[in-house]
Amino acid sequence: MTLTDLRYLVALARERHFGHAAERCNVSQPTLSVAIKKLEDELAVTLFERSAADVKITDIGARIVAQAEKVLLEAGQIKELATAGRDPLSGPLKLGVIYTIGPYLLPHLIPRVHGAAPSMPLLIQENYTARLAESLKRGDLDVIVVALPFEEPGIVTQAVYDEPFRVLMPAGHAWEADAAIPAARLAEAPLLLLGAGNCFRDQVLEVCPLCRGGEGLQRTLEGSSLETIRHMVATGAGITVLPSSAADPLPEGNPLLTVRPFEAPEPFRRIALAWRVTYPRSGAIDVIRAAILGSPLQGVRPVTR
Amino acid sequence: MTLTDLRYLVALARERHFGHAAERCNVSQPTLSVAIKKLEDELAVTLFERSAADVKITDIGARIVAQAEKVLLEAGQIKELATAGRDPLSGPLKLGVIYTIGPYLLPHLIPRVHGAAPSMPLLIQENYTARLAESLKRGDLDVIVVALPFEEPGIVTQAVYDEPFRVLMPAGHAWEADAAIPAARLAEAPLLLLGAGNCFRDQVLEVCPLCRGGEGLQRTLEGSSLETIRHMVATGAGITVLPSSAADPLPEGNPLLTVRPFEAPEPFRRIALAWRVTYPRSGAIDVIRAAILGSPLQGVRPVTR
DNA sequence: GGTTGGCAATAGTGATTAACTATACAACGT
DNA sequence: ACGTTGTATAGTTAATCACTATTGCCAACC
Repeated sequence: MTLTDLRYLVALARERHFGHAAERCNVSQPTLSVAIKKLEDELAVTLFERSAADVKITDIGARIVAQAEKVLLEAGQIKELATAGRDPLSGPLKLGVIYTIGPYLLPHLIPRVHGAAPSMPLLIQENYTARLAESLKRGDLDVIVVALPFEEPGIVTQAVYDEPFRVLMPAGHAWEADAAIPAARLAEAPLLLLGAGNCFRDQVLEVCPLCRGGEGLQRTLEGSSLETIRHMVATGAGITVLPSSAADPLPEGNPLLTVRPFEAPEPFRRIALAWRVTYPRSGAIDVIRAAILGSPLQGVRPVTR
Repeated sequence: MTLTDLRYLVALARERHFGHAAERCNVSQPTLSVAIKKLEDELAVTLFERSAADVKITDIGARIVAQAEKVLLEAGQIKELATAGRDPLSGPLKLGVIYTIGPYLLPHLIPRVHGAAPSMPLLIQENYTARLAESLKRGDLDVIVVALPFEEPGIVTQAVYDEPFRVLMPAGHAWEADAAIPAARLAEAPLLLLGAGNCFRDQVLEVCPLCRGGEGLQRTLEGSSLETIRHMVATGAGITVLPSSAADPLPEGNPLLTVRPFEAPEPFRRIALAWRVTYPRSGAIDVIRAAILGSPLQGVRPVTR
């Protein structure tokens, strides 16, 4: 029993004439005859009474035809679904973002994606890189925004932008006089850091060779989010390092804080998109990338590769 | 897209492993691989993300699988219907009976059919032979009970029983003294006949050669049914001829009527079943025939052929 | 009563498809 | 680097599907 057979069946039920039904199905009369006979043999029931005068459908035949029509209808829905789902910009996209990007990127990203792909709602999760990677590999996420380096088997990455680091200090801090801060000087001050697990924490520690030793860390305090740390800095608890997208937008609005760039070579992080090599909706990823690059993130430099 | 393809599709969706899914479908892994790929090409969507680690279903793939399951379910219903309908004794049987048999046969027939084929309800129509023949050919009826001769293209008949004719007269009638009535004598009395269209009317007229001429009919009156005529006879309006099944059951219960057989050769009518040659439920017809023969119809002789 | 005409069934053939086995290829993990 | 696991591809065979041509069957018609 094939879908073609069922199509022949309903055509014959409608036309009550093998020749006409065959014509309507664009096949020859014997083709349809044989197919119907095959169906009858397979089901072991007589579906039609053939006589010279006309073709009559049997009682059981009528019921089976009705069911066949239902099958064909449902099968047609498959094509409909496929057509509707063919557009990579249709259907929800599960997006993961690390904690140190989400709050600054998403407010810009979401309306842009919605504008570019109105029928692609975003399902967003913020988490640590490691957790995002897990979800991505499991298929719980489709695309993630993370900082490089990021290497996972089966996962491809595409750098999107570079983002310089900034030094954030309380207003009136001694370093306020300097236009740019040398990275090594971070070791001198109580440095507020994110908790373990945040990749940005490690990146900051990379910046200052002196901080890297175990003793250096004795001078640091830990906060749970960049926002928390910013508040702590404002109260004079210490200084910190922020990515420019988190640091630059605020000094105007906050008299308690001062932001300074690093001296060259400016430390920075490279932000990338990552997805499974097998992920088929590359068009959706393009939209995300374009939306990120279109977002007004302070101080970032697009990576044109 | 075939039903087989859809079976492969749902198997893969369940197993998430080409090899296992293929095994479950009793085909080789390449067979299933190719089928899925063919489906994806045909629908122009990616249904699964293949990677070394595992097989992930895409968003659209999941929706299509759900729909495929629905299709397969409905298709399975077709087989169910066929199995249920395979029994010729299941499903209603449309039975036609001529007016001069119905009232005497049906009360016996119906419980017997119901006993032999409980899931075969009878849809019964009483009518003239000509009308029954029309309905039978159109397919509005499946089987009819008629008197022979009955010849129609595409229709086969099977004699079931012979039924002798009886003379019905008012109690105290002059012929009451005779044990049997010669057919020719019918011309002497006012003969009550059914209206035109009833085959039994014509059969009665055949019995008596003298009645056949135009003049003979002047002695007749017409009634609308055998029961009506019987009442008319009881009032002394004339005599009539009845089939034995209509005549024999009653004399005990009705002191106003007398029944006498004909002299040999006893006139009789041959009752038969008729159906379209193409009608597939021969088992149902056998049941009807058996039920008729099992009915206690007075005076009838089964036709064993 | 033979004949004709319409229609479905069958025969026979070719093309397509679906299945197999064997093997290549890709990606991880040791 | 190599082995393992798992999917894709190649190549072949068998089955199926669809075609044309023809037969067979009724019923209708002359």
